[in-house]
Parts: sequence; structure tokens; C-alpha cells
Amino acid sequence: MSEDLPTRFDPRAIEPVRYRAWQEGGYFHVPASAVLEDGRDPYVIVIPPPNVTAVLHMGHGLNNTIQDVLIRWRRMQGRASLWIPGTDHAGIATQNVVERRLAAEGKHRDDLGREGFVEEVWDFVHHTGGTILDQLKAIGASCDWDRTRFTLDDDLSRAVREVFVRLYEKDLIYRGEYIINWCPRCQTALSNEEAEPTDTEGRLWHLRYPLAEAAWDAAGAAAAGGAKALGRLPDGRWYLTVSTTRPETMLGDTAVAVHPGDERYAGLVGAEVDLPLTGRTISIVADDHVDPTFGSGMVKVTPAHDPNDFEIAGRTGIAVMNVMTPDAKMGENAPEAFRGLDRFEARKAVLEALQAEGLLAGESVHTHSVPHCYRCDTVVEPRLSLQWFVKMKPLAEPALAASKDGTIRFTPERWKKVYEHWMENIRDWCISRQLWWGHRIPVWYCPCGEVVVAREDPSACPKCGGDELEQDPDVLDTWFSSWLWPFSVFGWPREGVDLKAFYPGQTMVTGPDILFFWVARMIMAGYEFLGEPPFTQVYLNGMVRDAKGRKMSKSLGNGIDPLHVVEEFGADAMRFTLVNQAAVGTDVLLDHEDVEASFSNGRNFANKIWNAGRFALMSVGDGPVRSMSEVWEHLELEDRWILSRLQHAAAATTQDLERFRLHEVAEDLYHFFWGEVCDWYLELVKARLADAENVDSREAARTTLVTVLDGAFRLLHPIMPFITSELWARVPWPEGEAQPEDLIVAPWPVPDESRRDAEAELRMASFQELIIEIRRLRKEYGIGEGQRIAIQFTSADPSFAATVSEQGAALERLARVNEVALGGDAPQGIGAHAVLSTGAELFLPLEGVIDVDRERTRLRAEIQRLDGVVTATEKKLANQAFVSKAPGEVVEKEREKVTSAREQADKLKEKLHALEGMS
RNA sequence: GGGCGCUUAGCUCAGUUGGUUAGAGCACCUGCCUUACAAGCAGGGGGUCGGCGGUUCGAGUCCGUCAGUGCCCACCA
Repeated sequence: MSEDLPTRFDPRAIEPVRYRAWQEGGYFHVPASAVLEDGRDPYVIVIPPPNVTAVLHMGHGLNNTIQDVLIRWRRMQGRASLWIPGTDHAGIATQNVVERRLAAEGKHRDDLGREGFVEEVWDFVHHTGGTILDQLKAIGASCDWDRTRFTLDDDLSRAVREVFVRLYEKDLIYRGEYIINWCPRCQTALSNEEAEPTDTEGRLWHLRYPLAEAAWDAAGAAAAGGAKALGRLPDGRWYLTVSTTRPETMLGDTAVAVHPGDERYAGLVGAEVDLPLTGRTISIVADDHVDPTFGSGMVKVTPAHDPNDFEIAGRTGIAVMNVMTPDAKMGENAPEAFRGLDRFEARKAVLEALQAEGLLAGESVHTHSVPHCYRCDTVVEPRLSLQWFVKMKPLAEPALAASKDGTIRFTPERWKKVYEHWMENIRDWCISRQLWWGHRIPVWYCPCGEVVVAREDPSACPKCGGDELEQDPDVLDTWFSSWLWPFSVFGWPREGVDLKAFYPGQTMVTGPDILFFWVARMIMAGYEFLGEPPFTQVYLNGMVRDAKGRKMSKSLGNGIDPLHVVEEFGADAMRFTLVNQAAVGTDVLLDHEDVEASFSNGRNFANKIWNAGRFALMSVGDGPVRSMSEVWEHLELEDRWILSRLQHAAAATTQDLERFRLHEVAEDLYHFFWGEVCDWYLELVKARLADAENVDSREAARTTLVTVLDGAFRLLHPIMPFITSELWARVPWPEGEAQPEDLIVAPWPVPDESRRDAEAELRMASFQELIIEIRRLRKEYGIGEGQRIAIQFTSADPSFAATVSEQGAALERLARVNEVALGGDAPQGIGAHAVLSTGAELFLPLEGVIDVDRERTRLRAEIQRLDGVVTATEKKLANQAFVSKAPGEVVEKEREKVTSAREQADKLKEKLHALEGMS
């Protein structure tokens, strides 16, 4: 049965088959009854829904592998382990994609009209959307596909409306005219989070505004008083100086402001200024916002194009003048000469015009952060417009408290502070978007003035009865549906069985880049609408970067396609590599120029598992396998040892999983399987497995091996589900023991300390040390592997001596020792001498084999090292404070260290002395 | 301008509450195609844990400070 397994692991041959078997077995699907009727403990993760238009990239690979590891582990623990998949309609992103496709055909969305365009998007989504979900299957994601959701599904849309109406009724949603972040390319409002600041080295231009003649006397007085911002133009007019990074906005200035306490300009407040290029006259106002120490202490005020200036206008009552169009060109309020110019062209033109009039005082280099659209990277323009907002403060309170009191925990912990800082300084959320793709805002306006906010589309105005209601043209921010995801996927606001069974969930796995966009808002929504948080554990995985630490991106061309990796190396190899590298909070670095090197670790491990499994299955053969209780008395040292190590691995793995230390799980299992099962156990039992004479010993080895394989495959399954399933299905089962129907639901090994065998572990460790020491000595003296040698061996520890004599076959096989002389007097003659940590002395007679000079050199170096240890440790012990304050066992260990090091050194010195006379 | 991280072997990173001579993978060197695996086996070299100062019997680990580096937040025109 196992002979037919190829020597090289070919993931392509098994992965699709295995995945289909899981799906057909229904293992991913969890009905509400599992919780409500069978009383199983739920474990729920909702996927961070990828954009419906997205294709799988390595970041998804990492994020979803982590989720799948957790889901599979909990499923094996017997919990009702549910992973909800789905996609996000991704308003701007998707609209942009479709607009680009239209543009390629020379069309614009206006050509299709709103309905036609939305139809076009749906068409696109139906045809190519959601491919990412199929791609997730290739990496082994065990989502409950029967529950796949889309944020524009009817159910989810109902949740969106319900929330909008509820918040409106609570006065937590309002509409108002404010300065918002506006993307001139997407032509929509953005939230604060969607405007990403980039540090930019720009210019700060200093402009001169002439003062109206009536203010000249006051200006003269102020200048005499030391106000350096004031001066006289060649024609005699007095001017003041203001600075700006956006000179084009001066066309919309409606005031100049100074700080009310700024004595330099006290006499000028109320004075009039001739705003250049516009023919308008504006006045000087006083406002606390102005920092008198920055620049001239005078600020140009452009209320329609700067959020602070807008606030100044609110306080001082100055006019608000919008000089730009939605696509950031100079509009009708701008002087004719500039009308129609793009904002950056206008900037140049304004500067030139000012220069021509002698009103440009100069410029300086100025580094500041410029906000860019998170979807198209266009420079965001602050724009005054009528938008819908959510009042966030009241929502943030319970969400903040939940972090503070530990109800919600973050991994890595440092994100807790970032989250709390954001919550404490939360600002209102601009939720309206001037797009066509998304949830339409459920608000209708009647010519009679009535505003209707409703769960169902109204047919007539409830106030006047008229039927000319017009729905608000805007749609909602895509995150306005995402923040409801943890409960909208279960049908909320309907109080169905799913909601009852699966809300709240437990764990949220996502990237820190959407901590504010999504995680924080989900927590707020959970408290506001369900009264409890949607999850209690937030695991924030790192970013996937290239070898140089750059974020993987399409434009840099440094991405690695997960499907390509799956094809080439297998999903297991990719999953193992990702988990192994993703230490908590650490970015994963992968070299797109050498994909093989990046994933060789996982691929090699998968291959090792394959070959070890193949060999083990072959060696065990097809015959009946005895139960563990039947062979218990015949277990040998290595059997008891590996069974104990399996217990250790189960304990360590479980603990690591509980603490979300996934990379340590990978590391633990790598070492257990490769370093202990393969390197030692399999080597030690090879002979026994083929032994026709000692049937009991052979059967003990077979049963143990089968048990170890079963345990190891269970532990490895969450990380490497395919290869473990494939091999596990072929493991012969001990008679009389019930075999689970599939590894995917095989019970997770419950760590049991009482099944550790400390004695076997200790004896085995000593024996391993002996083998390693012999190998080292052989290597050092250049004794080839073909040459069998003898050792002389003295040990004060009878159990160790017994081990060595029992393990003759292993010594022969692993260290090529064919003769062991036990006990006896101090060894004579030339040879290699070593003292093991058990105190046992090892002597390799090497008469005629070795190079005496080399041995002398080696001995001297070793003696020097030991002397160093003795000196250092004695110094430590001479310290009274150490002896009195350190715990007794620590001091005792130090004493033992001195004694043993000194003894060893003495012996080596004798040895050296004996060698001195030889050549 | 605030806040939060990080700095350990050539590279990427572990190192749990302070306690033997600081670890892993990759890379490197040496010897092996030993009948599961050369995607392998065996052995080895390599780090004054960023600098300085402090607490302590004892510091990679705690405190201070400096330097470098990354991230988040913020209305300095």
C-alpha cells in the first residue's frame, strides 16, 4: 500500500483531492444546532472580507493561513468551529475598477447613467468578482462556504439601513456642511482615515497683501513697534505678509487673522486689506487659533478650503467663499483670469501674477504632510460640502472601556495603546460618498421640506402626502457595511438561530492597517447594536514584504503570487513558511526574485514529512497492529522516550496556540518531527521493525511508531493540513481502538503531564550526548564512516551504563561502534577522551590512528576552556553577596560546575602529560 | 510637534516572570550518493545581545540617556 508513494512529495497530486474530500464530508459547515442543540462550544471567526474584485496576494495568504490554523485547531478540539467567508463591495475601489474598464472602451460612467452603471458593476461582480474565494480554497481555507456573504446582499443591506435609521433616531447621525477630505479624481468625500498623509517637501510662499489706505497710519505705528511683517511697497502702500503652502487658495481668502493677544497687531484688528488679484477687500480679524510665534503671526483665512479657517469663520462670522469646482479647478468665484485652471496650474498662475505686482515676498522650503486619497493617491483637497456624519464619541465610550478593562485583548499588545489613543481622540465619521456603487443613503427629501429617513422605501411623504420624494443621491462609505459584518452575516437585525448561536465570535485576525477603518468600528457597532463586542481577541498579523523590506505591491512588481507558490511547492509548504516566519507582530520578508529560497524551508519540511511517513508506513506494513496496552510491557527505552516527547510536543503546541504564538508552534513541531522523530526515533527502531526474531520488540516498535505518527500528524494538521491528511489516512490503526473518520476532526491531543516519562527522557538525552560525542571525535580525528571502532566506557551511573549496553545496536548503527568495553581502570594509551554531563567517561582508543600533535593541541585548548570556567565560577562563588542572596540551587549548581570542570581539566591534563613523551 | 516600537551570528528572527558557557532557519566550511529522504545525512566555525551610565549578588532581559531605524497620530498657515 505504501510502496506506491513516490519519493518526492508532489502536492499537486493530493491537495485538490483532499480539499474536495473535506468539502464532501461537510466538515467546514457548522449549523446553529451544533451549538444550540448539541451544546458544543462555538469558536467563530469572520473573515476580513477581501474586496470583491481582489485577487489573492501573499498578504491574504498569511492572514487566511493564520485564521485557518486557529479554526482547524479549535475544530479538532471539538468546538463548533465556524469560519465565515465573504467579500466586500468596496465602494470606491470597485467603482474605480469598472470606470477604468469603461475608459478603455472610451466610455464614462455618465454615458451609462446611474442605473446603467450600477448594472455594469453588478455584471462585473457576477462574472469576475469573488474569484478570491476560490483562490482561498487552494491554500486550504476551511471556511463554511455555505455561509458565504457579500456586503451588498439583501440581508446585509437590511442591516445597514437598520443601523442608519437607529443612529439617526438617536441623533447620532447628522447632516451638515463642513470641510471634508475630497478626492478630486474620485469626486467624492473621504473619511479622515481614507486621507493618507505623506510627508512632502514643499514650498512655503510668503505673500504681501496691501493694506487699505485707512489702515496705513496704524500699520506705520505697528511697524515702528517692531512688527516686521509690515512694510511699504515701492509705491508707498503699506502691506502685511502672510505665508501659505497653497497660494491658489488666496483667491478665496475672506480675512486675515491675528492672535487676539498679539500686541504687535492690536491696532490693526478690523482694518481692511486689499486682497490682490481679486479686487476684493477683506478685513483683519482676531482668533485664538493663530499662533503668534509662527511666521509673521498673520494668517490668510480661506474658510472654504481649510478646516481651521472654516472654524475661524464660524467664530468670527466672516464670509465663506468657495473658489473651486469638484474636480479642483478654479470656479466661478475665482477671478476670470484663473477660472478653469487646475489647482496646480492656478498655483503657478497666482504666483506669477503676484510676482508681477511685486507682491511675492519670497519662498522657503517647507516639509509638511500632504493627504492623498487611499484609493487613487490623488492629493486630497479640503472641501466645503454637505455630507452625512456619525457622531462617534458616544459609540467610542464602551469600545474604549473594553480595551482598558481587558475585555478586548490585542496581540501584539502594543496595538492596545494605538487603539485607545484613536478612541480617545475620535472624530466624527463622514459616511456619505458621492459614488454610485454602494448602499444608497436611506433618506428622501420632499419638496415640502420634509426629510424622510426610513427602513423601507417610502412611496409618499408622510407629512404632505406628496409623491415627489427624491432619495439622497449619495451612497454610504463602504466601511459602513463592514463595521456590521460580525453580526450582519448572521442575519441581524433578525434574531435568528445563527445570531444566537454564533454571536459574539472570539477572534479577529487582520492587519494593523485597518485597525481604525474596521476593527475599532466593529467593536463600537457590536456594543451599540448587540450590547457586546463582536470578538474579544484581536490578532494583528504583520505585513508581507519583499527581501528589501518593501511592501509587496503591483506597481513595484515585487509581489509573489500565492497560487504560483501552491502550484510549485504546495499549500502546506507555503503555510508552514508563512506561519514559521510570522513571529507575533513581525513582518514576513519574502524574496520575489528567489521564490524557491523563500519557501524552501516549508517545502523541505513537507518533503521530509512525506519521506518519513512513507518509510514509516512501509516499515510498519499492512499486518495488524497491537494496541498500546498489549505492547506496554515490551516498550523499549526509545519507545518510551518518543512517546514522552510526543506528550511534550502536544503540551508545547497547545500552549503556544492558546497564546497565539503560531511561529513557535511551527518551530516546536519542526524540531519534534524532524529532530526527534526522524533523526532519532526512526533511526533507532529501523532494525527492530525488520526483526523477525523478537516479535514483541518489533510489535512494540510498530505500535509506538503508529502512535507517534498519528499524534504528530494531528499536531501538524492545522498548519499543514494536506500532507498530514494524506499520510494519516494510510496509517494502520491498532486493533480495538476507534479511529476518527478523518484527521480534520480527529481529537486534538490533550497534553497529559502524567504520561511524560522523565526517566526515559533523561536516559535518552545522555545516550544522545554519547552518540554525538563519539561522532564528533570520529570526525575530529578523521575516522571514516566505513571504519568501525571500539570505545571504552566508564560510568558511575548504573542506569546510564545499562542504557549503553542495551543500545549496542544503536551504537553500531548511529556511531559505527562495534565494541563497547564497560568499566575497568583508567584507560591507557593514545585515544580521545571525553567526559559527558552524566559524569561518564568515554575513551576512544586510537592507537595508530590519530595524529598526536593534533590531539595535544585539542587537549590544551580544552584544558584552557575548562580553566576559564573554573576561574570565572570561583570568582562568582567568592562573592559573599552571591552566596547569601542567590537561591540555594543556583549556588549549588555553580559549586558543582567548579568541581566537575576541575575534575575534567585534571583528567585532561593527565592525558596531555601522557602524550607529551610521544611523537 | 506628540506617541509607540525596534536594534541579538553574514541574512531573517526567537529568547516566557532577571539565574548554567545566548538559540533557530537560511547562508558558510568539512566529510558522506550509509537501501525513507542529496529538497538528504553527519560534524563544524561564527555573536563583548547598538553606545554610555545605573539598579542588582547577578542584566540580552529592569531603569535612565544618546545614536540609528520604523510605524501611528496631529489644524502650525
